[in-house]
Amino acid sequence: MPRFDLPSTYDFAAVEQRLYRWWEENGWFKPENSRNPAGKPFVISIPPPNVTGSLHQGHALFVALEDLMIRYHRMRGRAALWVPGTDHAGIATQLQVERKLQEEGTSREAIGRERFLAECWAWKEKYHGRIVGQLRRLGASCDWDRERFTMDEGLSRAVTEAFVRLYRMGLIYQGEYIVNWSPGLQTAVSDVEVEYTEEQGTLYYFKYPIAGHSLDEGPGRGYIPVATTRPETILGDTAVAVHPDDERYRHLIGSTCLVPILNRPIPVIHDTYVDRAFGTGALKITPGHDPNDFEIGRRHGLMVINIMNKDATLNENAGPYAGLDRFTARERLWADMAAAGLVIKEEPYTLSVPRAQRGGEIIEPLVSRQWFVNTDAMAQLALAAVRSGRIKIIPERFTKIYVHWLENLRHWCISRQLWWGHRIPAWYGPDGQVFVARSQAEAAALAQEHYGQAVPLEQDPDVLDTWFSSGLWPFSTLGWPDDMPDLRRFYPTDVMETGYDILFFWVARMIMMGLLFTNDVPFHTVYLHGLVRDEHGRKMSKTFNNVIDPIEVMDQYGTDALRFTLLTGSTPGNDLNLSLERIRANRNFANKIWNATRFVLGNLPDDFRYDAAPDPAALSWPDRWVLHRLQEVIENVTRLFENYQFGEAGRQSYEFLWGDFADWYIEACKPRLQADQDADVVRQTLVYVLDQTLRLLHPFVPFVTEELWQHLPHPPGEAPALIVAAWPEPNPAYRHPEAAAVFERLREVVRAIRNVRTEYQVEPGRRIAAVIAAGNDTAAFEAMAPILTTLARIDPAQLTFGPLPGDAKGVTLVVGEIGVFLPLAGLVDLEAERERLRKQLAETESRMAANRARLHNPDFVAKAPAHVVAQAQQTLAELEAQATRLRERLATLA
RNA sequence: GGGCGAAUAGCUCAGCAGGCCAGAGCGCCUCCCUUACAAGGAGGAGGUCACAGGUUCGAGUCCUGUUUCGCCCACCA
Repeated sequence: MPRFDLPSTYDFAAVEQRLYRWWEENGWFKPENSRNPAGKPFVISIPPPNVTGSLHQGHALFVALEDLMIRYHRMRGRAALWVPGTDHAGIATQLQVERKLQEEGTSREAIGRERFLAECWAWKEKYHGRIVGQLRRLGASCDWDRERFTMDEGLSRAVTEAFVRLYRMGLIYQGEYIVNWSPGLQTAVSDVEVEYTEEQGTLYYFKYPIAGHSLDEGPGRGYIPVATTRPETILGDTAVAVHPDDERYRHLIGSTCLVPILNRPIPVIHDTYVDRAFGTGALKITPGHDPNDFEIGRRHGLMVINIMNKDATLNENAGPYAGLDRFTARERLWADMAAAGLVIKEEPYTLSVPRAQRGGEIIEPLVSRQWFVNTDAMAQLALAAVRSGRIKIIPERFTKIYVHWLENLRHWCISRQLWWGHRIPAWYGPDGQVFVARSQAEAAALAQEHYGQAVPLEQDPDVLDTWFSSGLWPFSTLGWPDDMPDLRRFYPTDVMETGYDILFFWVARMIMMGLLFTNDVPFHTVYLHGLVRDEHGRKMSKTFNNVIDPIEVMDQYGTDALRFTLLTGSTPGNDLNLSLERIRANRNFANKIWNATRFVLGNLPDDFRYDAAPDPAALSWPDRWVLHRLQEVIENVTRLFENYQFGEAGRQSYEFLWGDFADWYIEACKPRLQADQDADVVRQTLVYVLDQTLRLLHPFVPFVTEELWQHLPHPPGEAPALIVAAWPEPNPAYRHPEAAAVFERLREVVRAIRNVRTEYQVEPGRRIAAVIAAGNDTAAFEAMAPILTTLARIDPAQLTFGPLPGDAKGVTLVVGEIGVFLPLAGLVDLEAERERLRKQLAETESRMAANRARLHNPDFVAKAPAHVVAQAQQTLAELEAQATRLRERLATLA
């Protein structure tokens, strides 16, 4: 085995790339090479990153979490499979490519569909390589041989198959409906792609003239007062609605109004949808440009007038305003209405403006022909799966949000007027007849059957919503619709880990599509993480200049530091504030692991052979203590992993490695090794505990742990690498609660002595004398004398065990029933010493009183669990012993 | 308008089996380059766990209400 040849600081840059390549070359990311290849699988489908940009902290977080789960289950012996891949990200990618074309002085329209798609593929090739490289950099242990892309051949086939099946089930239909139109993107978008922002706007009040009357006759006779936030839509009005019970207007129901400027006659109708208290209590109805009005229009059989072109300029239906942009038209029309005496007033008004999730342009609701998925039945399936517990959402509170969304789900608009994406598999005959088919040939055959002869067909120009293909991801990546071995073996997957922000976009749709197409849930657990923000909780953005680039962080502090920070800083479903300070602190943690290992390795003789775990019969107090603590940590960490409380699992491992193993166990080993006192057991325990701890830490900080584990000696037959080594199991033989308690008391005594040394400003190097009255622990403390003298800097020649001297000048420390006397002659002021002891006594007595009160309470004794009562009794006894000692000492000093 | 989350040390946060004196990192104070580590070690200061009630033998933890901040959903022109 290599010995003590490690540099004194951990150089992650020299390790990470080499280890990653080594793991991958050995095939350890593949489920076929797990310790138990035929065993139960554990599967995660990666949330496929877009091929548009580069890595951000959101990616880093999901990789850290998913790799953590994969590595944990791999070590636990599951056939772990993490399926990687990337998403074509329709709109996002198309926008990027268009921007690039614009910079080159050309455009999508100028180069045409074919060339544009070639540009998109070139873009994809470039950015795919980059993003995948970055995922590797994060240590993602995915099976790259199974990598997929949403537009690769197989997945495209899956998309077509899904579309055709849905269509033939009658769940996909084409229709003229009001949709969210993005004039900038020139496409329809679905409801979830619209974001509403509060903005300052204006509420415009005006007069709707009544046919056959004069405006002078006033409200309710000459005109109906109406308020709107979008005056230009007046040009598309096809009715004015009032509430049927509204005394102000009910007599007007059935009469006719005239659209301002255009003078087009429209009816006055009644509908209970109208809120009498809002605005003027009368509502203009524009079925062509408002979703609510569209519904009302349907109820009343109103005409739909479309006044807008696809680029948000007004069309010929807008009369004199045709050709104007929507906002220009708004101003013109309003000015003209003012001139015509139709304007009442303008009021400032806060409105909620619909904007495109991509691009941020104001969405115009307008009527157009689109493809929709009828999600009614699928939503019921998806609801049942979660309600029944077949799918569990973590944290649980998102269940309610999920349920509410599905219960109110409207049909899903899936067609996009883009070029980059899956082309809709629908072809049109010369008369517009539609043929949905898996291929042009199949469509041609259908058409021939329909028309009785071969006819030219034209494919639908639209592509599918990018989330349509994402919805198939967990099974399409495993080979669906074919009956592939991977699909049989690895589906359903286990955990879907992703951000809560795409619960609706993606998770709900995967569940719906999965249940419909595979008759099974796509995964049994949904783990939702939050957003990564800056250290003060602000969103990371270039304008704030607060973006923490994961690549730069990894360059500076290493991958492990970043991963550990993300993992211990996050709790399920909650946002996480990331700070460089914390990453730096965790870089130091990696270094701590490194140096603790250096110490262990440096103390192993060249001929050291590590055959098995240390013999429980040969252990001394510190060994029993550290092994006992290790058992607790193994149990806690494992339990926390199973409960998805990864952050706490990481923190406990950290605390153990640093606070217990390094700070106390290693320090306690030094004098024993130096004195060659049970050195064999010490070495074995050091190696064993370190080995076990590296295993616990590996899912969090895979690189430094693997590197060090390779340097540790192992028994014959051990796994070739930590990544495929076994997860620790608690060993009852190492349970030593009593022995552990003895060492804990020794720690307290050492701390008390160190404390008083600082308080009295004893020079750090000076060895002092001490008398220790250790009661029942005397034998143990005598055995640990070298540890005590080293850690507390006591002169071994001047350490005695026995009763405290009656009247000597010095400091007395009382730790439970243990007393320590330090003859710090010349340093101690007698009065100050009395004061210190009195203060401690007062504190002790007050705690005694609290404990007595509890124990005297019959309800407590009767109802509290036995171990809690026993604990209270023991605490009280210790406090009493402490108080007795304190009083004795005070009496001596009096 | 509905729903959800957060409120704990100067800052950022843990504390999700209700049970010893409430923890961490960073920052701050004192001291130390002791042969694993100064990216370190030792000691220390600092908290009415937002507020008010309630349940319980016992509440930072469970329940109700209030306040402040944040988020999500919703068709009020």
